[in-house]
Formats: sequence, C-alpha cells, structure tokens
Amino acid sequence: MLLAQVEGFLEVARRGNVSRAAEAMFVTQPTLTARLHALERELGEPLFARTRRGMRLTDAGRAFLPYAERAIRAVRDGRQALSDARSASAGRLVLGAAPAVSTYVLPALLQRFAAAYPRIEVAVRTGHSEDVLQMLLREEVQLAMVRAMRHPEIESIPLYEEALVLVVPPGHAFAGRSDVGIADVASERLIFFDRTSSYYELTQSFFLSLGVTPREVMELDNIESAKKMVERRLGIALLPRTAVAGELAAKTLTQVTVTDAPAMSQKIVLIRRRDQTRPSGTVAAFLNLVRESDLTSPPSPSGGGQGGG
Amino acid sequence: MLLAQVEGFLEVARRGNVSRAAEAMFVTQPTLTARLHALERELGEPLFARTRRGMRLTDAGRAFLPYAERAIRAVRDGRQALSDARSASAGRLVLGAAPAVSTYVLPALLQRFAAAYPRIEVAVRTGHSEDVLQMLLREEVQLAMVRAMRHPEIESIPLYEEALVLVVPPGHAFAGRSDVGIADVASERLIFFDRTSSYYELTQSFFLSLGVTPREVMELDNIESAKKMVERRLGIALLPRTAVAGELAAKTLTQVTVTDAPAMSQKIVLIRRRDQTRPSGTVAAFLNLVRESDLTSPPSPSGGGQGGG
DNA sequence: CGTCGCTATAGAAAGCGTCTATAGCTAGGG
DNA sequence: CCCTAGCTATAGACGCTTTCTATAGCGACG
Repeated sequence: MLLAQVEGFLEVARRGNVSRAAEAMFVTQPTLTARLHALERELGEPLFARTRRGMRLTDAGRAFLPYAERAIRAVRDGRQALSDARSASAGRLVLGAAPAVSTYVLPALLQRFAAAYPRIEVAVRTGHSEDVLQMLLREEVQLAMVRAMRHPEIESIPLYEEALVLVVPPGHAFAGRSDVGIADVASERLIFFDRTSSYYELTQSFFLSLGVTPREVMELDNIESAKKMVERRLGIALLPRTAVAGELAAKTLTQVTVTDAPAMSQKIVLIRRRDQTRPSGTVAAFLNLVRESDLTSPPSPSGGGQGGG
Repeated sequence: MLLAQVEGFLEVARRGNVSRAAEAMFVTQPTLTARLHALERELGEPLFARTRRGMRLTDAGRAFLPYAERAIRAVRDGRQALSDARSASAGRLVLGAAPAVSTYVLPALLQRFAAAYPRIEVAVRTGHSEDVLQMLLREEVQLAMVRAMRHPEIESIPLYEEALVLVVPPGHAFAGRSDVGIADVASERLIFFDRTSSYYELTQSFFLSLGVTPREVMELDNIESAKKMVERRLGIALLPRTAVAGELAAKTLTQVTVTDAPAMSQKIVLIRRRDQTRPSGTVAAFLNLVRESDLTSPPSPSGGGQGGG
C-alpha cells in the first residue's frame, strides 16, 4: 500500500471529483484513478460509488475515512517531529549526571539551555558515575556528565577539572595562614562524604599516598550535609570546588591551600554512546551549548580556576 | 513513501537486526535494507546507527518511532474496520424514519437487530417523510423507512401497507355495530393529528372524496396524544394500525369498520440512495433482517393483516 | 588467522506506477 | 434530436524502482 494511494483517497473523498483532486495533487487523472483502483483492490472493497457527477463515498469508504486520515496525519506529524529535532526547535533530551554535577553545575547550564531552546523537554537522571554509565549503555540517557571513565562503547569530551579544595569554617586556625601542611590537616577532624562515591576513594588514597592516616570523624552521604557540618565547626573537609563556590563567596566557608601536597582534582567529562552518526537535534544543541560554556567558573564569582594534574 | 518501508522500520527497530526482521517479513535482507535506505533518504535523516552487532535507533529514529507505529496502527485498524463492516460484525448504521414508523415499528425491529448484531451501533433520525428524504440525499442517514415517495436519486423497497383504522373508545355507540357508514363517522367528533404530516392530508382528502366534511374537534401534533384523546372519549380518530395495535389488544380502544368506504392505507417503504454499489455491511445486515421480518403483524398479536388498495 | 554474523552493494529481471491519448457515459443546451 | 461538456475508465508505451541472487566488506571472536 502506497501512502500516495491513501492521500489520493482522502483528496478525492474531500472533493468528490477525481480530476480536481488529481490537479491538486499534481498528477494526471488516470494516475489518480489507478491509485484508487489499487487501493480498492487491496482493501477488497469499493471505496467510492462512481456517479455521473463524480465520486461519492460508499459505506465502506466512509468507514475507512477516519483511519486514512489518522494514518496520514501520523506520518505528517512524524516528518514534522524529525524536522523539529533536526533544527533542535523541539524534542526531548535525557541527561545523566553525577551527583556533584547534577547539583552544582547542571542548574546554570540547563537554565541557559532552556532559554536557548524553550521547546526542548529536558530530563535529568542523577547517579554515581558508574551507574550513569550503565544508563547510557542501556540508552536510558542520551548524554551524561560524569567523571572521566573508559569504556569501549562510549566516547567522551573533556568538560572541566573539578578541584577538591580544603574548606574550613571562618575563624578556623587555618584561615589566613599560608603555610598549612598536610601534617596539619591530618591532625584535624575530617569530614568525608558518601563512601560509595568516587570522591571518597579519591580523598582516601590521597591521604594514604602522603603517608597520612586521616582521623575520620564523620561521613555523610551527601555534599550538602558535609558543608553544613563544616560550617557548624565539626571538622574540615575536602570538597569539590563547584560545590562550595557559593559558600566561599558568601564567606560562610573559607578555602585553605595545603602547601606540601599536590592539587587534587577529578576530570569531569561528557560521555556519549559511540555511534558513527553525528549527534543530532537536541543532543547537538546541548553539545554546542556546552562547548561555548566555560564550566570552570561557576555562576558566583569566587576564586579563579584551580586545575592541576 | 511505502507503508512497507514504515513497517520495515518498525520491525528492524524492534529486532535490532535487518536479517531477522527481513525473515519475519518474508523478504530478503537486501530488500529490507533498501527499504530502510529509501525511507531514510525520504526523511532526510538516518534512522539507524549501523553497528557490528546490528541496527540501533538514532535519536531521529527514536523520535520517528511513535509516529510510525501510529500510522501503521491506523491502517491496520482501518483494514479491520472494513472487514468488520463487510461481515457486519461491527460498525454504525444510521436510519431515518417517519414518526409513526420510528415509534411503533422500529423498536421491535431494532430489538431483533441489536440481538443479531450486537456490535453494530445504531442511530435513528426521526422526521416527516419529506425531511427524512432530504437527510438521505444529504447522506445523513443510510436508509430510511418512510411513506412511498419518488425521487430520481433513490430506490425503494416496499415494506408494508399501513392501514388507517377508525378507533373509538370502548362502549362507544359504534362499538359492536357492523353497519357504521361514512355518514355516521362524519357526524362524530373527529380527532386529527399533526397537520404537517402526510396522514393529515391523506385523511382529509379521504373524507372530501366521499363528499363528507369532517367536523374537526381537535388536532394534536403527535399520535400518542390523539390516542389519549380518544380514550378519554373526546372523539374518534383514524389512526395508523401499527400505532393502536397495543390499545386494541388491551381493549382500551376499539376498532370499527366503515362499511361504505374503501380501506385506507399508506405504503411504507425502505428507501436508499441509488448507487451502483450493492448494499454493504451494516446496511446489508439491516436489509436482510427487514426482508425476513413480517412487518404487517406487530409484536402484540391483535388483528391480522389489514392491507388494502 | 580463518570463520561467523552482520549490513551494503552489484546487476539483472520483473513489476508497477505514470504518462498521453482516447473511449464511454450521462446531463443539459441549442 | 443531436451535440457538447464534464466526468471516469481504459489502452499502450515508457521508465523507474523494487525485488531477487550473489557477493563484497567489515569487525568480533575463538
């Protein structure tokens, strides 16, 4: 069955006249007649009663009419959806993100995205980087912003380096000092977050590599709580810089530089399933936005970039 | 665009594998590959990412998928609707009927019809025969049961002759007499109904042809009211036999035969637009039912057939 | 390193849709 | 009473396109 046949059926049904319908469809009248015959043959039933005055729908034709309209409309809408997607003027984008990204980086990004592409519907799925990777592989998300990972079926685009910075409450002994060493840190009460997160592992191995055994006082399962703990002077913490940018600016937390330890950071990347197809529509739109964004400087202007190997 | 292309797209999307999909659709793999290419070319966008493991939908493909399903479903449902209509197992039937038919003949008929074809939806439009004819010409109804009429665009099937019978209240002077003449009737108070109906005209010309000027006492716009009037002894009336069958059986009205006047009746026919197509589906089902029904004897067994020239 | 499993391509044959031209039919006008 | 206008159906030729079989190309896997 040709879609052209169904369209011909609709046009003739509307006009009651093959010749006019043919003209409107830019084909000759015999062509359209043949289409109708073919359709009637395939459906096994005459759809029109041929009269001296033109074509009139039979009961069968009248019964088929709404379905034909529905089919044609579906195809037309499908074309429109593709064209919308192509121009990224509409559609749906499902993003995965690690918790720190989802909470501290995505909001600003999505705000700009929504402004640029108001008719794109966005959904975010948050999870630890490994879980988000699985979502991507299962095609539950189209793009994901996670820490750098390797997998044969994904390709990644570097986004930014997220530094882990040591934060202390205002008025803490470390505040204002420029000679805080790793040994000083080790003797402080430390607050960790989310034992299942890669940050935890990263922080632990950092201390161990320096021969320091941290005296853990508390472990929270999310960054926000950890920040609150430091603010309440229950300890000090190594936290993602993007997560404390606001507090540093508001001076409810103070950043301290450790002199005798390397800067610690984690690479954040945008990952995507490896296709041979180039990113299309909503995905391409988001990629463009990301490319022209400077993710190393969060919305509130606190400290400058602090990247490091 | 071929529907086969869209179906191929769906099948491959489901299976993620051209070869299997081709097998399932009883075509060769190159054929299906070609269909997909043609569809992608027409839509201007790759719908699949070709991988070593098979075919995976692209974002565009995923966007198009629901529309493709909708279109295929519409066509499938349309085929089903036609097949239902062919076997009259489902569908819709719109009937027109004159008031007397609609009220006194159709209910029994429709009861049997609904029992025989439970999935056919029936609608009735009631109006005077002339108006119903117009409905038929405008294709607002598919069939109509009205008094016999002529029109170049319709064909009719005789249904029955509806006699007009003289009814009087029980205990009336005429009741039991076998020698009531037209002169006797003329001296009685007569109740007419619906001046705009053909019955009114028929009745009037009947009296006039016999040189009798009826002494009208009352005109109601519907038969039910006229019957009630006779029952309340406000006069006597000439009413369609089908309309008083129940009252005659219940003996709340009595039929009187006029000896010196011809029997009066009206031909009731079933009319249909003149097509070259033979009646299909629901229409054919109704015609069959009507053909095997004896419409001259209403449900309640009162008097026998009373036809006459 | 060969084989397997997948899709893409090549080339031939058949089928089908499309065109122009014309037939067949009826209604309406001269 | 014929002739024309307006409709759809048919005929025949042309060309595209779909379809087939056979084969290439290309990674993955053992």
